[in-house]
Amino acid sequence: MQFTVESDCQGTQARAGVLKTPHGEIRTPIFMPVGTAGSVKGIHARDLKDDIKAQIILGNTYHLYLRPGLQILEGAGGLHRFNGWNGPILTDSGGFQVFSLGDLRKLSEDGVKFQSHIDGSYHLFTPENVMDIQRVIGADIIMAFDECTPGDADYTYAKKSLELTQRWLDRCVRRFEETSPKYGYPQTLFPIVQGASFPDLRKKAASDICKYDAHGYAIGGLAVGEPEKVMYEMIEVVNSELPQKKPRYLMGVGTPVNILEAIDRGVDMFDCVMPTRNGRNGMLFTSQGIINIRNNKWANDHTPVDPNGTSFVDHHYSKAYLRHLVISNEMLGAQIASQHNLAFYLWLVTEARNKIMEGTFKSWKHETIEKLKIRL
RNA sequence: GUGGAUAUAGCUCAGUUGGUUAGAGCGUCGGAUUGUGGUUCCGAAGGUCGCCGGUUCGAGCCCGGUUUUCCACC
Repeated sequence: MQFTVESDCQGTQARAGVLKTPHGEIRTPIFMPVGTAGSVKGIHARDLKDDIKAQIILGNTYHLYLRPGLQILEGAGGLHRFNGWNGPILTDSGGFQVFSLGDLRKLSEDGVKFQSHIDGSYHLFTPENVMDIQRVIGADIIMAFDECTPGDADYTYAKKSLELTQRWLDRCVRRFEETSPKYGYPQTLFPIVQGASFPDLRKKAASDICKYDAHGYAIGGLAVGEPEKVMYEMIEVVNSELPQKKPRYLMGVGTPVNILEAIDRGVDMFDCVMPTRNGRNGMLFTSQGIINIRNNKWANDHTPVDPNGTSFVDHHYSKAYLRHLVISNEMLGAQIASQHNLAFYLWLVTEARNKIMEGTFKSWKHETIEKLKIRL
């Protein structure tokens, strides 16, 4: 895996780069659609590639392990073959589920015992078997097993949690190095910086993590309840420590505005469920502002979903029709909204990349953010 | 025409032996959602309880009349 920074931009930490993976090149900054259970909900691989222009998608270790399970994934020859997406894939380790499934897991030094949300059965996830599982899934980029610390954690807990994540990282790296990829192409492991909302913890975590010569580094445990200002501050602290020449992945973030602000602070990679989840609930992100398509005011608006949009759905369907579908809980409504939002997110990061290369990112960011905040 | 039933929020309906500011679901309006336990969650607006009169300290509820709709019979 190789990362090249192609262009810096004056007055900002933003950079444009290219990340080479076994399944293709990724031009950064990039947004990665989330496909937790091996599917970006409601979106075909063809639309993901040709219409949305996704360059890499996510999968999730915890969810894929529970369903369909390792035997089937290995039988298929890995997730790429199984789900028909032959571009790059990144898998999250299940660390976020340590946070989001707080009531269904027990944390210990060894790992996390989850109670399956599907059938109630118990499963122990350790740094070691999480590496093994991700070998079976076969993602190009795999993530270290961490504890995603809640945003409101106090200092004592945050420090303890960070130290656990750091010990787990050692174990992840050791196991990763002891094992080999299963499908004839290399995988790479990204460590994750934690430290909650405390600059000193974040700074130390970022600096400590540099001892691993990874192909990329992730910033985790943000957008989990802390104020946005704090999130931006943490990104700045961490990125001041992380190596310039490696990609930086801000996990789980965020709104279009969050993404532009983080790009400005030197982040290269993003993922978030927002375009798909919020899309399913009727929220559309556009270059002109945010639309709640459920609102009655669109009932008779027969203009295109997004006249400035890059997706097929933006021009082929009207707002009135999309509203009807979403309100009627027709599955096509969720599909169109997801496809629109993902295409918009990909447009946003591609445009950011172009502006970085042109050297006009900063002013473009300011103008764009003003529009993105508007509620139509 | 006779008999019976019915009438409560935009819609479909609850509402105890009469007892404080009459509820629900859906719809409407607004908000939330950040490494996906989400056909999700939260909030708001909206009713002179068909109308008129009576009984009662007090009526959505009891009584009389009237109107509406439905059913049965002639």
